[in-house]
Parts: sequence; structure tokens; C-alpha cells
Amino acid sequence: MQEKYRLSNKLDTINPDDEISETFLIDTSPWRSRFDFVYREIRRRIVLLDYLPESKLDIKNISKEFKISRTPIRSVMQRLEREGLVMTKHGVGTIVTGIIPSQSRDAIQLRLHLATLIGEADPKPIDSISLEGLELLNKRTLNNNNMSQSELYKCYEQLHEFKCKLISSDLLRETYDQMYYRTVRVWFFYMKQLTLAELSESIKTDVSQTLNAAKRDDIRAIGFITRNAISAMLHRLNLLMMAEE
Amino acid sequence: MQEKYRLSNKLDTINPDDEISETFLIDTSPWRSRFDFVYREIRRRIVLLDYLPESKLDIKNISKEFKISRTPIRSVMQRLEREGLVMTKHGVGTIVTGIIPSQSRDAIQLRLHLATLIGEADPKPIDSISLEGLELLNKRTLNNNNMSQSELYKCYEQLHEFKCKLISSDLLRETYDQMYYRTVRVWFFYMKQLTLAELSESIKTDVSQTLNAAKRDDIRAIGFITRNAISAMLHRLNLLMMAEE
DNA sequence: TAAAAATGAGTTGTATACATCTCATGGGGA
DNA sequence: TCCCCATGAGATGTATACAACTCATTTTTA
Repeated sequence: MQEKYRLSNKLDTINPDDEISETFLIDTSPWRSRFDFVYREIRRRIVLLDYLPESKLDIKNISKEFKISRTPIRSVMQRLEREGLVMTKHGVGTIVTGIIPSQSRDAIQLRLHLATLIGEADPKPIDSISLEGLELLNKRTLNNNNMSQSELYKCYEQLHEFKCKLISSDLLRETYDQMYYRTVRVWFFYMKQLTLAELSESIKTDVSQTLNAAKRDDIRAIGFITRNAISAMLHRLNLLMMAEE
Repeated sequence: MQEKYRLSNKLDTINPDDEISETFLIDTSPWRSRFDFVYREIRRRIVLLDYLPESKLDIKNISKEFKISRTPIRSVMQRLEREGLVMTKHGVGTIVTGIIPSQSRDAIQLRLHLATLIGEADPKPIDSISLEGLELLNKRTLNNNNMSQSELYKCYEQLHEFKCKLISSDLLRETYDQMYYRTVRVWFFYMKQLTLAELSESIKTDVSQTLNAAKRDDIRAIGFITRNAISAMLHRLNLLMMAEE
């Protein structure tokens, strides 16, 4: 019932000081990618406000849409619930969480603190492909002054993914990533009340500063640039949220 | 399919500026407490090394033991997997994650950073009952020099819960809490190699310093005390882990 | 004899019927 | 007219049979 588990007898013959056991266990079976696909898609919809805050999700329809039964959809929902994006109540339904100023502030503040840790503890080196991608992103944001919400979403996400790649600690990366999706939803929610000029300015400066820092391999700087961008965003949101409260 | 969701028509008549909707949705149904019970119990067993790292869990037996089917056990396991305590692989089994030095360090380091945030942003005031509990804990640790592992676990947990109560941000509290359970397992894992004197000293100083700071209502101090305790623990573990690598 | 393929036990993932719960609706009584 | 309770639709939680997958063992074949 509780014997020591060995992945494979062959493993014992492998040199143990490169951490094989760690990567060997990662599950890449088809079901996992199905799960990921559905999870990401529903998260995208929530973050982009396709599913509005406090709206009820029709699980039956979602099952039909993805052509899988309610069971795996439930898994996805349970994860989203842990991440604060949906809430489920027995006999009532699964609803997208409302955007509550105090909670939003907490999430932004936590993300702000985590951002300063991006460059700590041997960050991963920047590969040339990522850097090229960032250069392209820079041009794209500079030229495009009238981005749609979904375009903007993609830009933010690309920038975010670039930064995530720099974080060596899996745990920090995942935690930071979660905070990103919590906060970016709030950002999009209040976005309508901001002018397009403000938004363009925000992403432009973030991208170009990040690019500069990346070119000189100063990853800690990227952490602080991000921290400052989040701080600026928090400041603006505070004004908007205070007006509402 | 996506209409605006209202909890109850009555709610509209309630004064909206105290955030009712937030607390109103919390699910306190019996199933939720069953889930919590099983989740906490299995987590306890993993953290206390009743279920050894890299050992396989017998889900069938666990279902029998708790007298519920595999479905809700699966929910628990999926949460534990997200929290890095178990891993599941299709067709193979559910195993307790191994303790990997680099990952352990990452978790401890993140917990260390989060600890410094304990007293930030209007911490909750200390109620007299919690303070009394802390005083009792202090006496208990001072007198008892030969604690068993499970006794020690309870002391650590009580201290941890006291600190958690000070954190006003739900999000920060939950994140910090997760890091606690990740790291305390590592702590117990390497504990056997430490002398009892060291262990007693560690918890004693943490409790007494925390008590002092609590008495003068200096909650930020508690954050730093905790940070330092974690830092000391990291230092010791580094020595042990380096010897192993 | 050795390598390759088939088999089977055991585990996780999925589908689905059913149990349980919540809430809105409407009918009956004061 | 108003209040209360019963009822039912519709949602989530649970149990369970079955599909898919992994791995060790056994059988087959060159």
C-alpha cells in the first residue's frame, strides 16, 4: 500500500545527479493537453470579459461545445475556482467571480511584489528568438495606435510570456503567472473608462523599456520596470475604483 | 446562456456599499466541509511523511477509508497536484512528489519573501483570544524539550495560523499558506538529521519573539521575525542538501 | 537463444445516471 | 391582499461502469 515507488528499473542505472526524475514524470498524455486547451480557452474568455463578471456559466453548453463530458469540465472549473476566476455553489451554478475593488487591489499588490523578484536568483539567459519576438512586438505597439481589446490582450500576453521565460524558479513563475491573469482581467474591466492614448502609452513604454533592458541583459531591471508599470496601473485603477465605491 | 446573474432579488434591496455579495457567495454546504476534511487529512499525512516522498498512493484504499467514491478523492488529488504535493500520471498512478533540493529552495525563498509582507497593508488587529493562545504556546515550547514530530507539527501549525490571522489580504494569506505546507514538509524531511536541541531552539525563539512583538502590536516585526526564522532554516537546509547533492 | 510482440493486471481519465441542493413559482389559507 | 409552504426545474456533487494508458510478464518468432 505504501511501498517505495520506482518509475522504471532502467532509471536506477541513469546517472542520478542530473535531475531526471523531475522532468521524467511530467505527464504529456493527450488528455493533459485537452485539459490545458479547455482551461486556457475558458480563462481567455473570462479575462477578455466574453464571460462577464457575475454571469452564470452554462456548463452543459460548454461541455457540448468542447465535445467532452461534464467531468473534465468540472476539473477545469475547480482549477479556475482555486485561481479566483469562478465560484461554484452546490445546486445553484458556476458563476464568474465579480470584480471587487479590495480583492483586485490585493492581487495587483501581490503581483507588484512578485515582479521585483523576476531577476533574482540566476535568471535564465535571454535567447535570440525571444529577443527578436520582443523587437517585433515593439514595432507593432509603436505603429499601432488603435488596438482592439483582443489585440491588446495578445500584446500584453506576449510581453508577459517573455518576462515569464526569464524566471528560473518554476514556482515563482507559476505564482506570478496566476497573478497576471487575475489582474489583467481587472485591467480590461476598467479599461473602457480609460482613453486609448493612455493604454497605448502604457504598453509602449513597458515594451520599449523592457527591450532596452533585455538588450543589455539586465534582467533585474526588467523586474523593476514591470513593478513600476503595475504600480502605475494600480494608481489609475485606484482613481477609477474610488469613483465607483 | 450568459445572462447577468443575481443571487436573489432580495439582495437588490440591501445597501450595496458594504460588500455583501463577496461574503454571501461562500459555499458552506456539507460537501465542502467533507472535501476540506479529506484534503487537510491527506495533506497532513504527506507533510508529516506518513506518506513518504515518491511513494505511490493507493487511491482505492483511501476511498474506502473515507467512505466516498473516487470522484471526490480525485478532486482532492487535483488540488494537491496543483500545490505540488502529489503527481498523477495516466495509467500509472498517483505518487507523492519527491523532495528536490532546487525546488525546495525555491519554495522556501518565495515563502521568505512573502513573510516580509505579513504586516503590510493594514494588518488585522490581534484579538485577545489569539494572544492567550500564543502565550500558552510559548509556555508549552519553553517547558517541552523533547517534542515528538507530531507535537512539533502542531506547534508549528498553531504559530503559523496565528500569523495567518494577521494578514488582511485573503490572497496573500492563501498564497503564504500554500508555501508553508510546501516548505514545512521539506523541513520535516531533513529534520531527522538535525539535533533536537536545534529544533527546540528554533521554535522557541520564533514563538517568544513573535509573542513579544504581538504584545506591543508590532505586526510588521512579526513579518521580519518570520522572515529571519525561514532564512535560518534555509541556511541549515542548504548545508544538509549540499551534503546530499 | 534473444529479440520482438502479445497479453493482462492495475491505474487514471471519461461518460452518465442518480442524489442532493437551491431557488423561483404558484396555489391555498388566513 | 398577504404570507407560507409545497412543488418542480435546474444546477452541482457522487457513484460507478467503462475506455485509455502504462508496464511487467509471457509467448512467439527469427
